[in-house]
Amino acid sequence: MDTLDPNPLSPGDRVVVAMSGGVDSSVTAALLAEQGYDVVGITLQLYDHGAATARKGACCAGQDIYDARNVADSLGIPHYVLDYESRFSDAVMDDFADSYLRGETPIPCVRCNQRVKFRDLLATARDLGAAALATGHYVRRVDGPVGPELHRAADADKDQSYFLFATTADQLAFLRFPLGGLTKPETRALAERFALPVAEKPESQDICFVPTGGYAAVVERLRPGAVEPGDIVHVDGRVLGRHEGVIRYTVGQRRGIGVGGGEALYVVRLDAARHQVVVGPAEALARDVVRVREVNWLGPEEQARAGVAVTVKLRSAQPAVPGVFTLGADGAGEVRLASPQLGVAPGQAAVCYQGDRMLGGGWIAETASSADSEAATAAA
RNA sequence: UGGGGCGUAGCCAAGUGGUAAGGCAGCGGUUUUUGGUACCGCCAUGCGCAGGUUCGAAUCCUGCCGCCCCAG
Repeated sequence: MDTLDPNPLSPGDRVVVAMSGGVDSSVTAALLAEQGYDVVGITLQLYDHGAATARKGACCAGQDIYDARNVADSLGIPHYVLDYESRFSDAVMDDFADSYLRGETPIPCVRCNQRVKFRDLLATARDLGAAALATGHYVRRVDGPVGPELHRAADADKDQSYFLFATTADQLAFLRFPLGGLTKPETRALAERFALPVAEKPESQDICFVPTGGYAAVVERLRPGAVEPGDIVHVDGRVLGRHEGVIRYTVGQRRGIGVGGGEALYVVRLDAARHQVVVGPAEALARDVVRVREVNWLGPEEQARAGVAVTVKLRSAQPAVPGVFTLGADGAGEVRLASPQLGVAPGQAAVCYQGDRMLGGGWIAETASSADSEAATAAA
């Protein structure tokens, strides 16, 4: 098969595997070792190894580091633990806290991939003389006419391409995702076959550095005194109640508003400056214009500048919906959705696809409704 | 203290003799490498209080309490 892969691998090449201590990255390492690569396992220590150590379903601290070490030992590969606490704190946790304080809803997992795993860890892998960095993400790296493309995983239920939207072409060239063609049950079966000590380990979920009990406490710890209570205000202007901080809410949220009696209310907007949580009926959430920033685009740039028909994922666990993406200046972009969507939250990602190919995306900066702007124009 | 109306879960509310709908809120769960959504489950031995009638009362009767409205 003719490939324009700028970075083809040959057996014997050194490959660094980012090992979190979970099943997926463990199987990744096992597969590559079996295929004859010179596998080096690296586990990042990302946050405190005290309180969170025993927590199930976390990664990158405490028990998970030992798990990764055990897997590496069982595979007979070298394994290093790198202390990335400081850069993780700066690049992910600070961003997480500040984003919430701005009234946004961050995705720390994307920041971690973007700013830690695919930047610092990738650089470290290069320093170690590796030909590639492999992770256990469920995405496919597919050779295209002008280089590697990022595609959705074969297992649609496990697809993680949304979380990798910020992966650059350079990074992608160096990356490998051996699990992209597998289903989760197949991965589990491989873990059994390799007799990995983590074969029965449960899925990780939630934010890794947030202990059971809630992310709000983490924000308050990181930014003492910054969280202020305020009013819960209806879009029609009525003040309905009080809240303990905008950081506890996200656009589209229904539960936890604590205001009953009438119709179901959702968080429509967060006004960080006024410390207001603005709520309204589901209809008030409809948005068909999504403006993004910090766009990463892997597809043809000219096409994006002209406006390209895509499907867009506005949340990780919801299907992509049709729209047109237009790349603007300074990393800005705009998505025009074919039909309005509910609960599009600033701080989340808008990720564009054509079929299974992930073309790129950006961070949602603001949203609008074309119906409203037309009404405003008409009124003006 | 003349007339009228109303009092059912935290809120709204159906139910006018047959053994307490529904919605909102809340709680729990499922789903999910973010947050949220969605979905599922739970949520009044009791209908302002006290008596009475009846086989049976939130529903009928009496009294009391509390609100509201009109008129004074």
